[in-house]
Amino acid sequence: MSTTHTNTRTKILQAMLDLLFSEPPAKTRMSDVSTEAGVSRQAVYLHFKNRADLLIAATHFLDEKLDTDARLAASRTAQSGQDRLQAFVTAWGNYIPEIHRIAKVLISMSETDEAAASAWETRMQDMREGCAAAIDALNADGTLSPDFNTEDATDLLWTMLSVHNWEHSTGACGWSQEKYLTMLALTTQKLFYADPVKAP
Amino acid sequence: MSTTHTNTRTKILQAMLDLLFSEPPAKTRMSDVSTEAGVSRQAVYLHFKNRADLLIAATHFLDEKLDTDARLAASRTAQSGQDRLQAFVTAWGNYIPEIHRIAKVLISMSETDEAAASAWETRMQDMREGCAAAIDALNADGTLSPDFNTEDATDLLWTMLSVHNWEHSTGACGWSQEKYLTMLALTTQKLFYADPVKAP
DNA sequence: TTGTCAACTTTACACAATGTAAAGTACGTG
DNA sequence: CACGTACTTTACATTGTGTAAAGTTGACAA
Repeated sequence: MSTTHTNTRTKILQAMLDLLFSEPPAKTRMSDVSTEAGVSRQAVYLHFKNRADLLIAATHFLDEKLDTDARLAASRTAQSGQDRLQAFVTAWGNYIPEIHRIAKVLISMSETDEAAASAWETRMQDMREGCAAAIDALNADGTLSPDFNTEDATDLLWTMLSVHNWEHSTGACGWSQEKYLTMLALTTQKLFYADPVKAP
Repeated sequence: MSTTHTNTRTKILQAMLDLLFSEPPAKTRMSDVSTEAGVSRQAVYLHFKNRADLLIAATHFLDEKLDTDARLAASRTAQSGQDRLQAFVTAWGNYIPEIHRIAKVLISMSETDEAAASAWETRMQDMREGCAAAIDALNADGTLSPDFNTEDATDLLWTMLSVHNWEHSTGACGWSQEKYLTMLALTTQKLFYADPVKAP
């Protein structure tokens, strides 16, 4: 009964993630997913309205597995505004590679599917909250650069931390994940700190 | 003969651009383009191998109309490295909104089409050349921040000037084109100048 | 034991968009 | 007038999404 129902649904979601994160990247057509899950293609439509619906569900499914909220919340415990900004930047920067593949498909699907667009938009707004909190903490400490007000600084940080920028940095620029994080730390300091730290 | 041939080809390319840049955004299926051009759908396939081929041709067609090379070359005449960087950033920043729509489709198509990916990749590499030239000019003046070597600074500037970042800034952040340019000028100064200028 | 229900399978089809194929038309030029 | 080029028209193959409906299976209840 309900257990079986849930199992099949989970099997499909897991199959979607397996395909999305497989190396080399695999196609994720409805038939690919159903085959991977060991069910019929039609069974997928019993659980998910359409491809966008399945993808959005897979996104939430991955969130649970990664315990997304907890990871990002950790940055809120930092003492100083500067520590908090760096903790947030590092947490998010390390989170991106884990969601990158599914984010890419969701973004791509957003061009044609309203629900997918809305799902991604929500995530981005949540993410902006995190940026705002970090910038506000900096501002509260009086360590935010006078060159920016909090709104502009938030938007700028938000832009810098985009999935596309991670992709460009680690892809086109050929930076390692470590280098990406180092550069992110350096640039956020130079941009947002009232008194930027010099690189060693 | 050849004149007619060229005219039809041009009509198709112009139709593609008209649709791409129309407000509100229109679909650009092969049939939409042919209808807009006033020719049969099959006529399009007489001139272009496939959709990707048409789109790449439309990109070059737009380049000619915008006199792309000349516009970006202008930044090379600046005297100081700082002026040169700002001239380049402004030129490119003003160029993006004019190519944005077609760039977006080309990027999207790059996911599935090898030729489209290659065409976009070439453009991006050309663009990186411009970034490198600007950073090199700064470095030659001794005004490049010691926090970066020229390679890293080039990659960072390259990332900052991406089409995606323009899109995010003017879209999600809701910045005007003027504000986008202002913030770009400010951030590039703060990041790359050995002795950053303070904002007014 | 039989009946019923839900979950799943199987088969079939509609639809949209790309791309191929080939016969037909029309017009300018030798 | 004959010919070739450019274009049109019609038709069809292909791929992937999504809908529809009949058939199967197995657990559970009366």
